[in-house]
Amino acid sequence: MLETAIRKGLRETGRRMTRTRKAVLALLERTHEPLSASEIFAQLQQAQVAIDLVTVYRTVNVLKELGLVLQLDLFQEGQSRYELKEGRKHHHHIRCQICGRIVDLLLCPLKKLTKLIEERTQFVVDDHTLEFTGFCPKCQ
Amino acid sequence: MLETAIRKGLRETGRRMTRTRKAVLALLERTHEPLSASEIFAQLQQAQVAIDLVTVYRTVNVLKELGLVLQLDLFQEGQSRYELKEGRKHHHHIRCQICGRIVDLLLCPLKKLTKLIEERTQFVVDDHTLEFTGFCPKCQ
DNA sequence: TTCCTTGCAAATACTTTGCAGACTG
DNA sequence: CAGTCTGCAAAGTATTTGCAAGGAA
Repeated sequence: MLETAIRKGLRETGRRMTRTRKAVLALLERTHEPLSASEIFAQLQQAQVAIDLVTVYRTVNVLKELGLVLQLDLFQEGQSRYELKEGRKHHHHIRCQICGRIVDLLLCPLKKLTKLIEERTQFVVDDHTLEFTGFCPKCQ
Repeated sequence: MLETAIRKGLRETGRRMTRTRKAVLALLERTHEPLSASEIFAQLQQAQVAIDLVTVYRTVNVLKELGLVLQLDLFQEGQSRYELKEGRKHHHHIRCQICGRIVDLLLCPLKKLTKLIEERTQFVVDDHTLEFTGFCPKCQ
């Protein structure tokens, strides 16, 4: 179960499992799109969970440090989104410019490209972003 | 010459060529890295050009509307960068996590991938970002 | 001389920080 | 009970907006 793995990570870094951390994790666990801090805040409020926006930010940052959550900066959105990493393969996203729906792309064509870039630029490549925007079937 | 093309675009949209627009364009023309608004502001101040940060933002937005400038949101930088589009091929970037240097990658492997994504998701793909981070030769 | 553009101040959006009281282990 | 975590207020950063004065055509 996810919570067990998390308690371990928290304990090892001198942290504690709390009501709010549980709530954020549970929300991310049952949600299938990456959520922004304000969306997490709003959804928890709807679910009658008392939590402050500041605490949401602090929580996602802790979870990111523990390697449990991924932070995404989608194309010209002006805010970050967070999704559970738990056992998921590296992947990318496409977002509809009209309705904002975000769909996972379960592919990444960049392994060969990364090697090519390292050869050409002499950089050591550490990470990459690849995000698409477009129009979803409903909004075309 | 670039300025001629720009005057045309400005005129056609009921706009005017001004001292500040010239200065921003000239700076982008002689700079080989994408610049943020505050960098444009700082460099113009150094060059004895009187300009407000607000005007920088308004100027890059106008140039973006005219299709003369590209706005980039590099990986977790928290600010936008702008570069002249003028006759340049579509390309991507890699940024050094230590010194911040940004290098152009004169390639884009995404034409085939775009088609595949359109088939799989039924989205119409409109645009994409692809940015790398890593460590440049000097900072390794 | 029209009306677009600028600078300044203020507003907005997202995120982080400081601090005292609340809670976990 | 020690030390972490939370909520509230406030600050910080990037960007946008309102408005009166200045400037281009």
